[in-house]
Amino acid sequence: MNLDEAWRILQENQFKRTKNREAILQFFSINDRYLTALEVKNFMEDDNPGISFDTIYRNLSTFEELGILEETDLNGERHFRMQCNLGKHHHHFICTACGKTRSILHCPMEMIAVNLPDYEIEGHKFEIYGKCPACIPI
Amino acid sequence: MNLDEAWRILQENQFKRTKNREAILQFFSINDRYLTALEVKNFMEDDNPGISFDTIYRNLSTFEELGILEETDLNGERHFRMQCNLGKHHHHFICTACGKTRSILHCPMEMIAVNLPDYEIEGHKFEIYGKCPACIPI
DNA sequence: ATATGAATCGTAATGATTCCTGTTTTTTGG
DNA sequence: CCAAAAAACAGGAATCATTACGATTCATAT
Repeated sequence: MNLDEAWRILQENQFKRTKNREAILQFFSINDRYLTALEVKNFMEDDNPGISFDTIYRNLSTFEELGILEETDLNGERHFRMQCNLGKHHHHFICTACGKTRSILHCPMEMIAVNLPDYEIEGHKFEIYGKCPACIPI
Repeated sequence: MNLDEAWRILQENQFKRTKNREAILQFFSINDRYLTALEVKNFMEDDNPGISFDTIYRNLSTFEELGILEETDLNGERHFRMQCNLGKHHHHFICTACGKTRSILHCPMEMIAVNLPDYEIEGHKFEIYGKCPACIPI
């Protein structure tokens, strides 16, 4: 997902172009990993010292609903990252040191769903945690 | 995991047999699903109105570390359930209505790990959410 | 039965997230 | 360009889950 695409989606849904949204989207576009609301706030305070969590969470939720951001819970905290535009369903390896992710294209769900007739599947979560090559101590 | 086995593990690790621990373990042994600290507290207050969250969380964490309970985050809240004694690694389908679970024996990790050489895998989470047959409206 | 450390209680503190209200900003149309 | 309406925002209070802490009680080995 790039900035132009994000703004197109926002515009299509009648969301206004504000400084705060520009800052949030810019932050995610230059950080290809899961980020917390606090990290977003710290970044935004450079330009807007009075930014409130209300604004940040409201926009993060909006972006997630529009498919601009992806969200996941890590250690009980909400984390967000720019939506990957792989064009297909996928999962992530998440580095526990630097937070960077690596896409996992293989999804095991079809194989699993076969064994769950009579169940109504609403969703699933598949994440792998560890250290990426750059973060493994020599 | 049954009560005897849980007490054996606790004893082996020099943990004392207290009323609170008995109540907590009993609650999990009769509820085969993921439960929150609050649900545990509500149950325990029948016998012990003054039970504190400190006691509950401390014991839940202890039980988890000893492998007596399994833990997962659902909607940013810690949930616990009695450790399944299937003898082998597995995952869960979790009903979003009643909380009951169904074990998924197939684990996709071996297949995935092959595609992640140079990565140091520490863990993974694979959960499926939906409605179990009993909770699907007719 | 008693000593000792573990476990607990009661409550306060914390941290993430949400809610509320009045104000500001963006957009739109005259 | 200017004004009105709606959306977005700031600031702070409130909430919720969880953790921390000092004082007290309890479990168990001797």
